[in-house]
Amino acid sequence: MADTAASRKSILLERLRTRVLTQALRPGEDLDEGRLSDEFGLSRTPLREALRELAGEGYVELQRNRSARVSEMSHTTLRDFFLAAPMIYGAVLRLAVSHASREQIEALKDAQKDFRVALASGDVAAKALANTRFHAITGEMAGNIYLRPSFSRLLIDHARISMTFYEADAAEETVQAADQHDAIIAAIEAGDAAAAGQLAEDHWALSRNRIAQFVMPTPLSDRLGDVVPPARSL
Amino acid sequence: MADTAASRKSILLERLRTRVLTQALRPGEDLDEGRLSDEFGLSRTPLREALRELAGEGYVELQRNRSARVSEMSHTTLRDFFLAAPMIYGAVLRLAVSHASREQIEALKDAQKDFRVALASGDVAAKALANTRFHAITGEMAGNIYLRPSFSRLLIDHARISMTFYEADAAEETVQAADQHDAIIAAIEAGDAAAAGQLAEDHWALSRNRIAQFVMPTPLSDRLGDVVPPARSL
DNA sequence: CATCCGAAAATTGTATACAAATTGTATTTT
DNA sequence: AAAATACAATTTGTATACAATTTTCGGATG
Repeated sequence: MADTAASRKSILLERLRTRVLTQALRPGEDLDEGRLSDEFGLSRTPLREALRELAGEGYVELQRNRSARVSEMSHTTLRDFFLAAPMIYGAVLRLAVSHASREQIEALKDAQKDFRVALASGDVAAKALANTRFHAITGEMAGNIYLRPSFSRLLIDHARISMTFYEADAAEETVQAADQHDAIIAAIEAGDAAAAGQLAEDHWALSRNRIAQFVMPTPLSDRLGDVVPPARSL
Repeated sequence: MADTAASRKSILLERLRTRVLTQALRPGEDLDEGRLSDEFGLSRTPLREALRELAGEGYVELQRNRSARVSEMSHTTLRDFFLAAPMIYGAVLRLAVSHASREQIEALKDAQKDFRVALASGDVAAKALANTRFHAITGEMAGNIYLRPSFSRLLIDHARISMTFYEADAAEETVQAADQHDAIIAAIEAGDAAAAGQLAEDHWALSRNRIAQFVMPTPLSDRLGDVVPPARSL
C-alpha cells in the first residue's frame, strides 16, 4: 500500500480504535493533537477530522477548546451496559439470523477461528479484539441502521470492560464463551431465530456473572467462616 | 451573541440539522463544501469538521473523495424503523420514568406546549421539530449512553418520515398523538414505568398505522367494488 | 503562607494555499 | 453517430500560517 496521506489517516483511525478497545489509551485520557499528528505523519487538519469521526463512533469525546478525550467509563457504565446489552444484542442476533449472507457467515467463522487462536495465546488484548470482531460481524448481518450505532457503542465498552476484568484468568468461562460462539454460528446457519435469541441471553449472562464475580467477590470474612451483614442496596 | 467563527459554526450545525429533519435538504442530496462555507461565512476547515460531527449523529454520510450527502432513506428504511423503534423507544421511556429530574419534566412540559402550538399552526415542519424535541428530552431523561445513539438516529428519521407522510392532513391522529404526550408526561411524573411502556407501544402503533394507511391506501378498485387478488408477500 | 493577578507558553480553532482526485467537455477514433 | 480519450474545470483532501483560547507559572499582595 502506498504511503499516502490517505493511507496514514486510515492507519491512524484503525490504531486509535484498537488502542481504545484494548485500553492502551485509558478512558478519560487526553489526546494531544500535536503529538498524534507527529506520530502518524499527518498535519493537524486531517487529524482533527479523524478525531471527529472517532467521536461519532463513540471512541472519544469532544469539548470546545479542550483536547479530545477517550470516552469515559463512569461508575454507572456497568449498570447502563447490562441494562441495554441484552436487549440490543438479542435483537441484533435475531435479525442476523434472517439477514445473514453466505459471505458474512464465512467471515463469522473466520473471526471465530481467530478468537480460538487468541484464547490459546492467552493474549488478553487479542482475545478482546477478536471477540469484538466476531460480534461486529453479527451486527453487520443484522443490517438495521437504527440498531447499529448503539450496538457499536456497546461493543466498544464490552471490549474495554473485558480488558479490565479479564485480567484475572478465567479459562473456563472464556472457553464457554467460545462454545457459545459456535452455537451462534450454528443457529445462524440453521436460520433458527429462537435459538439465536436464547444464545444472546446466555452469552450476556455469562459476561454479567463473570463481571459480577469480579466486582463483588466473595468477602474474605465469608471465606473465613465469619458472619457478615447482608449487602445493602446502593 | 457575538458573531464569532465559533458561533457561526454552532448556527451552521443547528441549521443543517433542522434542514435535514424538515427535508429542506432531501435524503441523498449533495452538500457542496464551497457553497456551504460561503453561506455561513466559514472557511472549509471548520465546515468539514462540522460535517463529520453531523455524520456521527447520523444526519449525513461521508465517502472518500466525494461530497457529503444527506443520509439516505431507502425502501427498507420503514421496515427497519418499525422493527427497531418500539423496542428502543419502549426502553427509553421506561428508563425515563425512573431517571427523570424535576428540570427535565419541566422541559418536557414546555416542549409539549410548543407541540400543541405547532399543531394549531398547521405548520408541518414546526410540528415535526417540536415532536422531535419532545422525544429527545425523554431520551435525555433515560440517560443511558448505550441507547442514546440509536434513539437519536430514530428521531432523525421519524421526523423525516413525518415530513413525508404528514403532508396529507390528519388532524385526528395528531391530536391523538398530543394526548398521548400528555399521558406520557403524567406517567413520568407518577413514576409509573408500566404505563410508560404501554404508552410507548401505543404511540408508535399510531405512527405505524398512519404511515401504513398512506403507503398502502385502499385501492381504487376496492372503492369501485371490484374484486382484487390478495396482496402477496414481498 | 495562601491567594490573586498577569504575562508567557502551550494548545485548540480557523483561514488560506496548495495537492490530489473527480467530473465535465471537447476532440479524436472507430 | 457512438465510444474512447485527453485535457480543463471543479471539488475534495492536506499542509501550513495565523488567531483565539486555555493553561502554566512567576511575582505581587493581603
